[in-house]
Amino acid sequence: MLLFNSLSKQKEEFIPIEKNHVKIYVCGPTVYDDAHLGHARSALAFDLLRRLFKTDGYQVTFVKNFTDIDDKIITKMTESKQTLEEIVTHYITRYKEDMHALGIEDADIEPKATESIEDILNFIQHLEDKGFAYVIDDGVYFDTSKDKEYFSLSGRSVDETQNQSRVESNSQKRDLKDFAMWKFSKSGEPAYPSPWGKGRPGWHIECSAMIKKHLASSGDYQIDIHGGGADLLFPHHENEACQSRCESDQKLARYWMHNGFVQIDGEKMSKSLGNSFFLKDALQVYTGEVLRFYLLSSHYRANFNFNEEDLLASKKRLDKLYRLKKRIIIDKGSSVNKSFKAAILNALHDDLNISATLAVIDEMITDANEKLDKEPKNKGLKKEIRSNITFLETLLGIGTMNAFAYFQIGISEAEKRDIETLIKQRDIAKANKDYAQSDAIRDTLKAKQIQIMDTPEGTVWEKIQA
RNA sequence: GGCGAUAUAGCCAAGUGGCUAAGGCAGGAGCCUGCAAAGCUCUGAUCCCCGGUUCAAAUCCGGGUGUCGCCUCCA
Repeated sequence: MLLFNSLSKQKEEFIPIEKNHVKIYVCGPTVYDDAHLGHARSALAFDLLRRLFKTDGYQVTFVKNFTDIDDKIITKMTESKQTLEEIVTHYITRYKEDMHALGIEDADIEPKATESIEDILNFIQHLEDKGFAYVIDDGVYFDTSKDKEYFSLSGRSVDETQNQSRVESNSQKRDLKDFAMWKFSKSGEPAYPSPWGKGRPGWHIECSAMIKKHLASSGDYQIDIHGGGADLLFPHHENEACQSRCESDQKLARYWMHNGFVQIDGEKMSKSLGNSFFLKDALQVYTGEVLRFYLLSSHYRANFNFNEEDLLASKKRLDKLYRLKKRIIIDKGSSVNKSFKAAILNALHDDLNISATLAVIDEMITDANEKLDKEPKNKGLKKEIRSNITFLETLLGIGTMNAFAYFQIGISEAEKRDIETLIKQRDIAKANKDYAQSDAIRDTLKAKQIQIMDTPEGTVWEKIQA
């Protein structure tokens, strides 16, 4: 398998630290607000990676943290008059609900910063003992000048950040790029005791400490893959890598993977621009699977320009899979077509080439439809198609619904009865060759966004979504 | 200001030196159908511009232009 490593800026063959075992750590959200499309994109990228490794037979240990103590959460506390506990519990629950709706499973381990304070403090202590830390008025800082390999991940040069940053240097920091590992608390802020004074962890330290606690191997590298959004490459991941390298004399991760951003109308989606698109809002309009398929349908490293037109085009592509599924109502499959499976895996093994993967799927669908047109009763054929779809369900998390239910989402039971009644009336009219009447009924249904289709098995219907 | 991505048909999007440049959506024609829908078949691109390397470039190199991102909390 080839993976694009942000460290080397090229695709590299994946070689696990431990045979048949992959250790992945992905930076999770700071839980101070509902999850947006960007969170989903990142989660989906690594969900796909995780599923692929499992399909390949690896044991996967997948860790995703929740940052549950942070300046933004404190701001939220002030605004909402809620406790830290109330806020983070609420948003962690909400995050998981939204992710589950997209077919994203929980990580194997989901550490929280506030539950890792002891590990964080030990980590800082060790760095101080080794001479990498210094204390100033507002916290304990990492002295980046002591790390010769600083910038090795992001590929920046020392010079370029000097006096170029838009951030004003506030403090007694020895160097602009030094960063806080522990922030002293002001009165009223949540605080934990520490050898240096009451406070809270800096942003970067939790990941380093959690990886050490939950995943670290003992060799050259602590873990196989470290992932997150492209924005985290610098400074977040640079700082994590730096801390862990200096603390342990090991490298943090062998492969660094960064997903591209979701844009709305060509602009970055962000809080500060006020164009955040929350998953909960998108899920009001589209099913989780439709959103999953859409957000998964372009390469994880490319920026993703979210818009409704493309989403509907993507949904039509997913519809084709479900229409095929409707044609092969059958209990059990046989086995996946070998060349189909190989083509899918071959595409995904090339740094998750999802476009090539989807092309293989579309070709399978066309081929299957063609064969079913010729041999509608061929059971062996249906079993193989069934197996092929099951393979996709597990690997990609798509096609998992009942094929009829998929096309009838949002229709109440009462509406369904009405539709069925009209269809029966139309069947009678058709039998009597009263086509004026049967067409009138079809038009009535169409006006209600219901498309009917006559098949050898009888008349079926779908909700039109466009 | 510094750094880094990216530019492929109306739209989305693969493809990194060599047969006719994947696939999907939209559009057009046909088959099927009482008519539709679905499905199937057929149908579309000198790959941003200019130079260069090469027998051969969308693909490599140089320059230009556009778009986007990072350097600040961010997925």
